[in-house]
Formats: sequence, structure tokens, C-alpha cells
Amino acid sequence: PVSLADLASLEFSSLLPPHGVYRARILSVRPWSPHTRLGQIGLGGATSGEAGDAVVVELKGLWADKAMRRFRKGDVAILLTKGADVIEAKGKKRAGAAEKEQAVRLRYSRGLTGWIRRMDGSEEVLRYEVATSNPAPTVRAKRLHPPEAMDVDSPLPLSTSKSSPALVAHPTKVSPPNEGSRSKKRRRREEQLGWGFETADKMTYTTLDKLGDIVEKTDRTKLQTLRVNIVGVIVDAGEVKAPRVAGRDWYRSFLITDPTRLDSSIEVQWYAKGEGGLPEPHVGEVFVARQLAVHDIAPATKTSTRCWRIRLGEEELKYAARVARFFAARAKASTPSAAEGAPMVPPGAAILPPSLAASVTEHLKKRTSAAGSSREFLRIEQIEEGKFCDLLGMVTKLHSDTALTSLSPHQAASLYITDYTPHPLLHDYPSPSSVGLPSRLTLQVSLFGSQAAPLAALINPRTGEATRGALVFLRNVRIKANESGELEGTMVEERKFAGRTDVEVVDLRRKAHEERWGERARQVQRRHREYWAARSLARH
DNA sequence: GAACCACAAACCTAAACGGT
DNA sequence: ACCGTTTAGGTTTGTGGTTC
Repeated sequence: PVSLADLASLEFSSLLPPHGVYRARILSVRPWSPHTRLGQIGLGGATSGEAGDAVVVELKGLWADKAMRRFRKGDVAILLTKGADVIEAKGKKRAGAAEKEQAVRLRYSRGLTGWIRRMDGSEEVLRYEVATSNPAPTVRAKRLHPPEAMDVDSPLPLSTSKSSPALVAHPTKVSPPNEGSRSKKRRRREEQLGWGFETADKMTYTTLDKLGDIVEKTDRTKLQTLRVNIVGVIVDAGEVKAPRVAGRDWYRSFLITDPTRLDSSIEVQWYAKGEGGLPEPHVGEVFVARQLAVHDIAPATKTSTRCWRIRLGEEELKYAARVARFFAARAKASTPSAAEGAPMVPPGAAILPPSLAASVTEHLKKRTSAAGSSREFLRIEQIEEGKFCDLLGMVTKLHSDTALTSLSPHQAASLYITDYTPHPLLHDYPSPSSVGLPSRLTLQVSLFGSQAAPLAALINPRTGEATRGALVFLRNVRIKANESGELEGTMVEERKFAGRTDVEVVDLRRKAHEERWGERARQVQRRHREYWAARSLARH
């Protein structure tokens, strides 16, 4: 037996006892990655878990994939030292500071033998070896690069001596990203393909640059029945608009482009009977529409009379992916140079040429000025349906089916907050309430996608519950009524403003937070105290 | 043309760091 | 102890070259 502490104190390149065995608890597992062909398990003391005896065991090679799947956190691993190498701790130690020892790393590149003792007491044997160049037939046509070179992490001198002569003989030049032969080839292929396409069942998807022609060539009389199929990328998501006259449709207009129409966008208007019928488009997403009515082409406006969700066929998906790829590559190519040139461009413009970016900026300006940036910082008693507002409140409950940090844009966490001001249109919870407070004091806010992520900090890992009473600030909450007419809040992920946090856990000890919310927060806390004081009085 | 390999840079993330 | 920032480190994406 070799003690873990002995292992942990080994120096780089020192030799391991060839027939040693060591035992330790698995503290962490990093899964095997096909690219690096490496998996890691962190080991600590089997019994006491004393400090200073941390060892990281790495399994490298194709064989390690299977092996890594068997390690679980908490199990005890009993491993032979046979086949292990002590490798250099990576990274430079910080000068001066950090006498802290880095964990010794043991690497198994040629296989591993040992046991696992599961937490339930069961034991399993571990025996892995480098797959030795398989049955002969596959190896018959032997490559110049021997197969074992990819399985084994060859020691340094060997690899250099092997590769450097080749390198010296053929100094290869490397093109910048997206300018290499592969990229060029891909572009050529795409150019040849052109944009727009026709499905197997003769459905033609029109490119956006042709819309003008199509409209011109169509009789005025037939214009009303003209329908087109299009694929475009959303460059401005627009926003939900309530009907101007009661009884008419809700609508949302957003802007799209495609590779054939890079210097101006097309506006899509989406109408629905209710607010819920409207889509939630995000900048950068691909928009596919069949049978869209073309309304007017002067500033290129299109209107669809009926909307329904469609299931895309393989060809449509493929084409949509191509369009998305086109814009993604474009965005990548343009951002480095644009970084210094344009400071205040709207985020959506990142994927656009400057000419179009300007038009989007204008559109945004028009919209915001028309809508009026009238968002207010409200108390819950002041909220109104259909309005956007900022809120500061205390958490009474937080619920999510999925981890808060990994919600998809269509999943929501339910946050219940109160600022101890009542609103007549809030749900009237019963006296011992599931959400923390009875009566009409708590507002439920649905946080979609990444909006919920900041709240992960409130979750107690032990209980899985959020700390109650924590102060949170919610920026730009949309207040709407549910089926029964009660008010709720929603916050959707705005990819346009990715990186901005609309949800913030307030910590008054922090200067910035104190300055920004201190006053409001103390009002909430005062009402909180008064509420509970009154209740305890009533009880006695 | 596809499937490899080796290598490099960009990208992402979890742990370490360091101030309060 | 807490919390934002930094950083080490892997992961992803892309390159040229080779072989089938």
C-alpha cells in the first residue's frame, strides 16, 4: 500500500513504486473528452479527508472513455500505481505568493487496474488496457502515423523527434480563420448553390431581394392573393403592441434580412387575437414563413393574414441553417474591426453591415421615442396590466423544475416576491400560504431562460430552497393578467441585450447597491417589520 | 470528398484569488 | 463568510496535411 499523502508529496518525474496500491475517495470527476482523450478524477483522503493529500488522476487515451464512465463522486477508488506517471503541475505558480501545493497529477496513458467501492458497499473491478492495434485486417494497410501514437500520450522527446523533422521539411503556413482552404471551398460551394431554394414538393422559397420584382410583376388585382415563402434572419425583434382600437388584433412587427438583402431589411407584421398568440422573436434567430402575404413593397412591408406554427422539413431546416451560418460567419469576420469603429451600435447590428445597422438604429429610435421610455420604478400596489416597470421586493418563494442556470428560453422559473404593499388584482392566497404570505401581497414573476440565472445564488445547496426575505431587483418586468384576470409578471430573455442582467440579488452591504436601492430597500424592510409586528400582536 | 491527425487560437467555465 | 474578478484549464472551432 502507498498512502495518499505520500503520493501527494511526490515531485514531478519522480518514480512510483511499480507495484504500489493506493486508496482514496473520489472527490470530483471530470468527464472524458473525445478531443483531448482525457478524463480526470480528483482524489482525497479515504478516511479522514485530511488536507494536503489531494491527488488528481488522469486517464488518457481512447480506453479512458469507458473507464471514466464508471467513476462516481463519493465512491472509493483503489488503484494500482502500475502504468502511472507523475506529471508536471500545469500553469506557473504565482510569484511570491501561493506556497499552496498544487495537487499532484498521476496520468495513466496505457491502461488502469484497480477496484471501485461504491457508496452502497458493492465493489467492481477496473481493468483497462490500451486497445492493441485490433484484428490484423484493419491494420493491414498501415499508415505512416502509427495508430499507437494517438492512443498513447507519447513522452516529450519522442514526439518532438518525430514531428519536428517533418515540420522543418515542410514549414506549413496557416491562414487566418475563415480564410483557409476549407472555408474558401465552403464559400465557393455556397455561391454555386445560391440563395433561395425549392423543396422536393415544388415549394419555392423566395430570396428577399426578389420580393420587389415579384410584386411589380403581379397584377394589382392579384396582389391580394399573392403569397410567398421566405427564410430570413431577425435583426430587430420589435415589441408587442396592444390593439389601438379595442377589439382589434394585437400585433408585433420585427425586421428580417437574408444574404441577398443586406443593406435593407424587411418588416414582418404578426397579428394575433390575443397577446399570447404573438411570437417572441430574438435577434439572430432564423424566421421561416410559408404563405406569407405581401402587403406593400415601397418600404417593403409584409403582412400575413393568418399565422400558424409549421413543422419544418429537412430541406427547410438545412437551408435555415445555411442562412444562420452565413450571418454567424459574417458577424465573426466583422466584429474585430468594428470594435473600435462604432461604439454605440445596437447589439443587433453586430451581425449587420454598417449601412443596415444605421437603419436598425433609426428603427429603434423611432420605436423607443414612440413608446416613450416611460418605465417606472413601482411598488407592487402601483402595478398595472400591460405596463413595464422596475420592482424591488423580497423573495417569498422560488420554484423551478430545472436548474436556474440552465433554463431554456422557453422554460421559466417562478419567483414570488412581495414589497408588503397589497394590490387588489393579485391572487388571494389562503392563510397558511404556499408562497409565504397570505392574501394579495405576493406577485408571481415568471423568469424565462437566462433571466433566472442570477437567482441561483439564493439557493441553499443543502435544502434546495431559496433564502426567503432576500431582496431582489427586477428590471423591466412586464405585467400581464392571467386567465383569471390576476396580475403576474414576466421577464423574457432578450438575446438583443445578452449579458445584461435584469434580475439582481440586492446586497446592501455593497456600496453600489446601497446607493442605488438603499432607500427603497429600507422602505420595504420597514413595511416588512411592521407587517410581522402587526401579525404577532394580532395573535396574542 | 470524407475521415483522420497534429496543432493553434478562440471560447467558455469552474475554481482560485483577494478585497470587504 | 461573502462576492466579484481573475485565471487556469479544458472545449470548440478552425487550419494544413495525409490517407483512403
